[in-house]
Amino acid sequence: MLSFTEENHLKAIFHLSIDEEIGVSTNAIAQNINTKAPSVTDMLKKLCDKGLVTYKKYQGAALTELGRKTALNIIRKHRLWEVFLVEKLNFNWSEVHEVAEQLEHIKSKKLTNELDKFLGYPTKDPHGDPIPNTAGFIKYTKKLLLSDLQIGDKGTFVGVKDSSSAFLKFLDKRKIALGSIIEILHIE
Amino acid sequence: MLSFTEENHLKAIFHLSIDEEIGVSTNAIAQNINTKAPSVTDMLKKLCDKGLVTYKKYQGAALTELGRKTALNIIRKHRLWEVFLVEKLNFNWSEVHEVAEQLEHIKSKKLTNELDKFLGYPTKDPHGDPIPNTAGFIKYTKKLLLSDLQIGDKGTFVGVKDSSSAFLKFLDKRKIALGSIIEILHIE
DNA sequence: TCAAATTTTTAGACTTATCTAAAAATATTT
DNA sequence: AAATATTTTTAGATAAGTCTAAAAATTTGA
Repeated sequence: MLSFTEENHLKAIFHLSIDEEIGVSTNAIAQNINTKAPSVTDMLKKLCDKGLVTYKKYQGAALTELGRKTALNIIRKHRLWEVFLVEKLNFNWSEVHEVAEQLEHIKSKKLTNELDKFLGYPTKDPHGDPIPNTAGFIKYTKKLLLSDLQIGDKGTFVGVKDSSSAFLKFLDKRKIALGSIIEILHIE
Repeated sequence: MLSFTEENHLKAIFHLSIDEEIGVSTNAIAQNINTKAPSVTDMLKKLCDKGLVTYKKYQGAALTELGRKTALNIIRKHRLWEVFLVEKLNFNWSEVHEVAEQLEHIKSKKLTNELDKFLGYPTKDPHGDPIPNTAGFIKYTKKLLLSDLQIGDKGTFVGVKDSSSAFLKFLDKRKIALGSIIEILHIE
């Protein structure tokens, strides 16, 4: 049974290794989960012993297949809870993270799978990020910037990178909200 | 911010002090939360320092008003989650406890109150135990044994004390299920 | 009431997760 | 390529929670 701290390290390594060829650095992990480098070094040794991470001194860390599965399961739970909070409990998009950080550590396979069913097997969380399935399979969807699209392109609006009020007003004026299916008709 | 361990001690003291005049004994607490007496002694000192418990060496412990409110808030969360698990996620009555033991420690007032609203402000958990409100007020309902009722008595069937299969069959045969409103017509 | 049994506390050890400061290794830059 | 800067690890300390064994206090009961 993994501790919260162990789970948080796995999650951090997962997020930091998106298209990274080399190992994730100790400092990067420390920064990501708000701790200090020596704590991370200790944890990497432990996770290595447990077969969740490959780690060699001064070379950074990477997830093993088991570690990856484990990380994806935590992310699955995090994102399912986010959907629950927004869709059923009137949370805002921006309030969910802190609570989901707690809920993601609840250990019960039945809970996760029943929650998934209850929510109608959602494929994306409220931020537009994909929800991994039980097997740890994740369906990536390319996220493109509105500004990079061409006339004729179609897609679903899943999030904002630029949250300036000017841009949010721009979206509002055109009735573009989260989940809107959009097609580029002309470029302004 | 209280740790899980601190919260579990408060809950244990609460449950063990139902109509207890004297302080709750160290051993009773230890047994209740599956730990050893010396650990409990240490924790009682700490909770006493924090103003959640009154404790004098060799005299057992009792909750202060603050401790009681805190314990009731944890129990509120526990019971709301139990309702959620049974009513929305197809858990059996008997499976909910372990998961609710985890969920009760999630810290978010908004989460608890929105969950309460989402569930339609239930007053009892699936075991028939009352759910405290935000203020820590709990509406006790006397629970009577079926065998102590008289002809003409009315009530709601909220749980079983005797879970022998013979008794469960007895209930089944008469279509008495959890939540059934019953009236004693004759005594067998 | 006082000796025996029980309960509770103290003392000391161990584990996990943290940190700071200093040493070691790696990277950078001139 | 040598000196400097950065990163990472080691060493050692601290805090929380746990345990066992032994000492102290309380309770029981003869």
